[in-house]
Amino acid sequence: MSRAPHESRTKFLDAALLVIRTKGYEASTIDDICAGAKLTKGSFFHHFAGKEDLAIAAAQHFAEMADSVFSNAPYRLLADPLDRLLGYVDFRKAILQRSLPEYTCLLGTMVQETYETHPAIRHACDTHIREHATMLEVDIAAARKLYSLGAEWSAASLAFHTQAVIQGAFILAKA
Amino acid sequence: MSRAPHESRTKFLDAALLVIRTKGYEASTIDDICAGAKLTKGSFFHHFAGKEDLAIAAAQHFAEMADSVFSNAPYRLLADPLDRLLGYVDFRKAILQRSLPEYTCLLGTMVQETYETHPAIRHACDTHIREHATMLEVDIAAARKLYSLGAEWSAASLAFHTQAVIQGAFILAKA
DNA sequence: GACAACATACCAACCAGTTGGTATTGTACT
DNA sequence: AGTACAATACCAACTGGTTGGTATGTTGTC
Repeated sequence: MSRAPHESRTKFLDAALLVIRTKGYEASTIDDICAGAKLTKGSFFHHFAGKEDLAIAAAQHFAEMADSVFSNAPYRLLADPLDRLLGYVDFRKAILQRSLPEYTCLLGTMVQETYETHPAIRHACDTHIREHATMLEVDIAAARKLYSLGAEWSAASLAFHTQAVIQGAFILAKA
Repeated sequence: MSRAPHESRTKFLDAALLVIRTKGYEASTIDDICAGAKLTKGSFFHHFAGKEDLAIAAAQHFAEMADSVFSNAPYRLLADPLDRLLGYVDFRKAILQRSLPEYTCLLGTMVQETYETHPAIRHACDTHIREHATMLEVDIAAARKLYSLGAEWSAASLAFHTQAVIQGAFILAKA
């Protein structure tokens, strides 16, 4: 948790994002990521304790990037919470124009492979997915209050459902 | 495509289902699967050309098992197609009582890791997911005709949406 | 010169796939 | 039925290449 996130460290994380999102966690070798970052293993092990450490750091890096992208998206400025929700969906649709490894979710990809074998990674993915869902949940709760909708569903459950649809869509897109 | 699917071959496939669904494709070693099937590598390479061949065979094996489970489920006997659809959802909910590697979808798990690196596996997963979706699509189309619903959505798109929700739910469950 | 940042060379463990051989089963002929 | 032969099913030991990780530098900067 150093205050100055060194440039090389960021290079490793960016490379990890790309490689892991295309090949998955286990198939991604440290050498792959070094090659992607155009640095060597010596440097890698200077910045990270090991592969698992990198994965957790990459998960956080991904979450921070995603958070900043969605926080700064134009739709965020809309006053009505329902408009913000619809804006969220439209925004996600717009992102889909890019290539698969660019819009795919690192967290969903990694947790599939590691949920049993690497509890620490699983936990990190879980935390960050929840964070993102909470962002949605706030708007959903506000929209429901504003339009005084019935209570057949909870804001939290709809937020999770939204995430499920997105994650599932990524899988179908890959297939 | 031998006429007699030898018992040992089935043992390997069953072991592969369990191991791959818990650890993912890349992390599953051939030795793991041999241990699970209580057979040796020699036998393995007698029945399969290699790891990729096993994966494709396992995908088909999984699809066949799933197909038989859903085809023989009691809800299939319902006359109304809408009832069958609701029955499908209830049936899926019932399956969720079991442990994660028992209800998780092998196809979704594998395609995540292999969509770029192993086109043959990707293709097999794609085919079998589509097959399953088609089963749903038939009922959806029939239900829509019976209740003469509007055309804002197509039967195929709703079928795919259903699969997306299910696949996504598996990911969230793992996290 | 001390320390962070990076590089090179290396190692032990592991893993997909091979080899060479042994049971087991089927089958053809007498 | 019983023997000879062949194909199938299976096994234990090995191999060559890969991978995560380490040991040992070298360079730049305060």
